[in-house]
Amino acid sequence: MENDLNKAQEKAILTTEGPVLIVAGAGSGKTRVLAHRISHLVERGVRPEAILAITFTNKAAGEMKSRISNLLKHGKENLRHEMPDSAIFGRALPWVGTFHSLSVSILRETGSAIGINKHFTILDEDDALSLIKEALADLALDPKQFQPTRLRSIISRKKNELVTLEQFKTEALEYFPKILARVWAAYEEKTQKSKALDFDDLLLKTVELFSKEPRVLEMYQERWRYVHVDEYQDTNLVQYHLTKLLAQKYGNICAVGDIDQAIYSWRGADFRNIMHFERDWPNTVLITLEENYRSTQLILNAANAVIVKNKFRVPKNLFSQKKSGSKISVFEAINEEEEGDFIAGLVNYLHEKEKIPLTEMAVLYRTNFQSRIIEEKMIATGIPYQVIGVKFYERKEIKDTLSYLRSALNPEDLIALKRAISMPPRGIGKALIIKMLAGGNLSEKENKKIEDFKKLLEAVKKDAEEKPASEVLKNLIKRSGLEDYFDNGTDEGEMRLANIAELASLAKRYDAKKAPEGILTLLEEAALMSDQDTVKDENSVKLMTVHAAKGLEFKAVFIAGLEDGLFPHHASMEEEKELRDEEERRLFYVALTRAKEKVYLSYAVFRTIFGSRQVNRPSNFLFDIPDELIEKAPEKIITLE
DNA sequence: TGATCCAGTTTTTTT
DNA sequence: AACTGGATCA
Repeated sequence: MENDLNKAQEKAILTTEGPVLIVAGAGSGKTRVLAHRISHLVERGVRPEAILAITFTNKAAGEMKSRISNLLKHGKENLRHEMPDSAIFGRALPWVGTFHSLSVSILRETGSAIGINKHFTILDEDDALSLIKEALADLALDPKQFQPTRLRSIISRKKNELVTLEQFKTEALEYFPKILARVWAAYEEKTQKSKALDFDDLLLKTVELFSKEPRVLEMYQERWRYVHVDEYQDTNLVQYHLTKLLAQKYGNICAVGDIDQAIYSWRGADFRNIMHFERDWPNTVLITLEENYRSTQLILNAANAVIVKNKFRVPKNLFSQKKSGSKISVFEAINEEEEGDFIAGLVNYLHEKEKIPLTEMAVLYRTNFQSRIIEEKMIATGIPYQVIGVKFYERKEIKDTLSYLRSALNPEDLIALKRAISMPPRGIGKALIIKMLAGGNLSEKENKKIEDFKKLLEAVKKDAEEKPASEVLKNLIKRSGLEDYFDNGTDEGEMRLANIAELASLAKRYDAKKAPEGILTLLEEAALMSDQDTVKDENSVKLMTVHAAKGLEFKAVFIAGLEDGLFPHHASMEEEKELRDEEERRLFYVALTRAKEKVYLSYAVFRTIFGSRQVNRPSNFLFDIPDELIEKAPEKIITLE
């Protein structure tokens, strides 16, 4: 065992049998502990394939995998480093991934037992919303009266609460629930017709599979005898059941989490799952990691002072060996412009004068719209930056391109078909699509148009089954007419074309896979990509929401927009105000604990929202931090001599 | 069918 | 202030 582990960490690594709950404070080295624990299991003779680890993002999964394989390669107790790489990589690694990717692989493997098509496609939020809109249109309901996003989010919440459509129907007695039940039913029908599953279905169907087919469940229980779940405080009811089912037989479950960092309740996550762990799993060994290896003690003091105000928590006090450190800077800006100038100016200063690499700095904010002005100021100052949150795979032109692949490989995916057929425009409009799907009589002209499109899809399919992924895409871009369509001389067209070209080059990552696995993997990863998975490993400052920053760390962290109403956010706070208030505070706690050395807080007195100017008071969170930990940021923006 | 224009809405966080 | 969706017209 390495000697630079503390007592608690060591215990977490060595307690391999039975239920273990690791309460891991921010920056307490939990990723490291998990990786060591897993490699320790392997060193004790457990087959790697018998270990399962569920992470919050694909990025975290990737890091976990590489840490584990490094540990196995360089482990002290064995002399593997003298073995060729192939001896290490030739052997299987533990299965590491997110709940969603785990569900996908289970459903592809054994989902047919409950009637799931092996080649189902995954609906992203956009696709799901389109189906809701279609459903509304079919039912002749007014989308203004019944907002599609609202209906979609209620359906999603119900699914996460394990409420089935049938159950909901019987409970729906009043006007609105009855309408909702009809929309839900229509949505469900459309999803099934396309052989598709939405994000919630992925998890839900896996639980259904396990409940209805005990033998399938048992197979997975036998396969994964050691189950690990990270970020357990942010699991929802379905994920909770999934975990429980998988680990039930052998009881080797290791959950890692921190109530203070629970920030996804609005998405159905329930931190009571972690609070009830010891009740669910008798004889749980509880381990608390309180030593923080990330931040200075001063930053932790501030963070502790903030979080201690929460009622729903288990007391915990983070401490660090890094005793000295800079105070937390607070800057009052007159408006968001000045705030942006302050941030960009200081990033520049820290980079040039204090030699802090740009990759070690991040600007965090509560809501995405705040990124625009900061982005502008970064451009004006000439600082390389990356905004996390504008997802590459969600861009229209990328979705259009991918829809050809989806449609070619799964002809029943109507959502993709409709997308592909109308982009670029080829004289096939709404009316003709309906006629075609209904099998009506077509004129010669119409028939030709449709036959041409079918031939195109067949060519794409043939490509996908024979050629490397990047080549499939290159051909597709030409043959579909997308290239000609976007090559129209406008800046926008140029940008979209560049994005599509980028997609083809990204696809090279999958070229090594045998066709059509490469394309299939590309489609799958595109659908399950998280914000963090898009973080580029380049020399740039990262701009992102606090949610997106979960699990990350930086030397210097800017937290912008600390205004009452914005952070804490007051929108739709009327229900369960106290709970939401506490979640906002946890969010601020997460933001503070991302920082290793420096924290800069800022707020604007005037802020323009919806094109109108608002006057804001500073956030109450600012007053939760003891005065002696705070200093005023310089009035004038630091200029370089 | 598809481009263009106008009105109305949006911004909480996302796998 | 920007983006969307719907209506209108070629």
